[in-house]
Amino acid sequence: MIRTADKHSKILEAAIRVFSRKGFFHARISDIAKEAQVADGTIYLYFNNKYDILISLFEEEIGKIIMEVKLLLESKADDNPREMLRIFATHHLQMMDDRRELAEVLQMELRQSNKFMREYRNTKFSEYLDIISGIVRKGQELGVFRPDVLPGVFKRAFFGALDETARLWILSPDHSYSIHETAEQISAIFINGIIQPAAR
Amino acid sequence: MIRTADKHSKILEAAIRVFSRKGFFHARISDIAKEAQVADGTIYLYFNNKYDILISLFEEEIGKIIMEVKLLLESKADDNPREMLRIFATHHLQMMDDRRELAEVLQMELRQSNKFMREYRNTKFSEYLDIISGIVRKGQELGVFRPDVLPGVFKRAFFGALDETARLWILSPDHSYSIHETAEQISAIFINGIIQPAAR
DNA sequence: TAAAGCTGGCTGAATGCTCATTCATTATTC
DNA sequence: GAATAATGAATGAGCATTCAGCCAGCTTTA
Repeated sequence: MIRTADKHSKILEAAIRVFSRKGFFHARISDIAKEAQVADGTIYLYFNNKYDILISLFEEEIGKIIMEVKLLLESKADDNPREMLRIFATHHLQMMDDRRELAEVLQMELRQSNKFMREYRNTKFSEYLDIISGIVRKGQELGVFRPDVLPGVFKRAFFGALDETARLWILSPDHSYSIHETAEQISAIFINGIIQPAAR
Repeated sequence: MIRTADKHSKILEAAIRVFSRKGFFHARISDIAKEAQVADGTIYLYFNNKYDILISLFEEEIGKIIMEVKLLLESKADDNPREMLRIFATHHLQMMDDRRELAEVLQMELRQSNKFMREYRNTKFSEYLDIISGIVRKGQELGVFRPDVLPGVFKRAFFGALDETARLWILSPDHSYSIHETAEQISAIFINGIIQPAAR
């Protein structure tokens, strides 16, 4: 052992790579151990079981993403809800493209997680979605977004649109459209869809 | 043996229930067999293996959905692309709500399928998405939709929005919004987003 | 008419493989 | 020389898949 080098995150990073390659169910603990250059048993010193690795991974990574995008929104969008949607879209797609392996894991496993881990409520993910509904509410207060759009519906529609688009890239990584072009398209559709006609 | 009663579809229907309850990986062949009132071995007379059940299920069920929605579009939307989007959205959500168990399976497993069944290309699903891009192209030809919207991006965004919304219902079946209200909201956002300003 | 033989669908217990998890042992650190 | 951290072989549970045999109904034979 040369260095202790934070095994916890070393294992999580290895897990992202392995889960993205094989999917959660086909990934063996021994695969993750090998990838993290650690013994099989060591993993159990840091995590309770295989699911716990996946959940920790969600919490930590989505947590980071939330931080990033909140910072970006505060620093660049000075209270302009249209701009905020555009920034959110661009950041989401950019992140999915930069971190392909993480994106695959989130794409594939996030949906399942509620299924087989009944007790796990995925609060970080809800928090991520709530950034969108927050933007909508702000836009409605400022009178630039139509008041009849339900923020709770909009947040899912907007996230779903981005997520499904990102899925295309993951499945066939040679995108025909650029990130900015796509983020632009999607936010344009939604902004035109939600904007107050008077404000146009 | 009283009746031969089409074991193939009896097994598929059982599989939908079991997969929706436990997820593909946790579902045992013996669970499906019991649910279908059939011996474990019988399943292998109709399907090659566990994956084959899932793939057959996708193909057949998505095939039915495609048929339904195409019929509906032909009979009710007489060449009005705005109306077509509204019909597609309503039909999709209605179907996900009527067939909760199927919806769960599609939601949870469709994403994964490309992962662990590398060879399976999921052509039926593409066909379903292409209905949307077809509507967009038609709208652009007729001059009611903006020509700068990319149909290939729009189809994913629209589907993604519907799919993510449906997911909410699956996770917490006591919807706060009605199907029609939601379908209305989503298609309104997208129609406003894609419509040619002149045509407004 | 009845017994005997066939046939193809169906059965479900047995097989064999794949791991997640454990824990006695070993290495490292202070 | 404790105490702490890490190791990895052994355990045992879980389950997809197989296949030898069963059975219902039909055909042939006497």
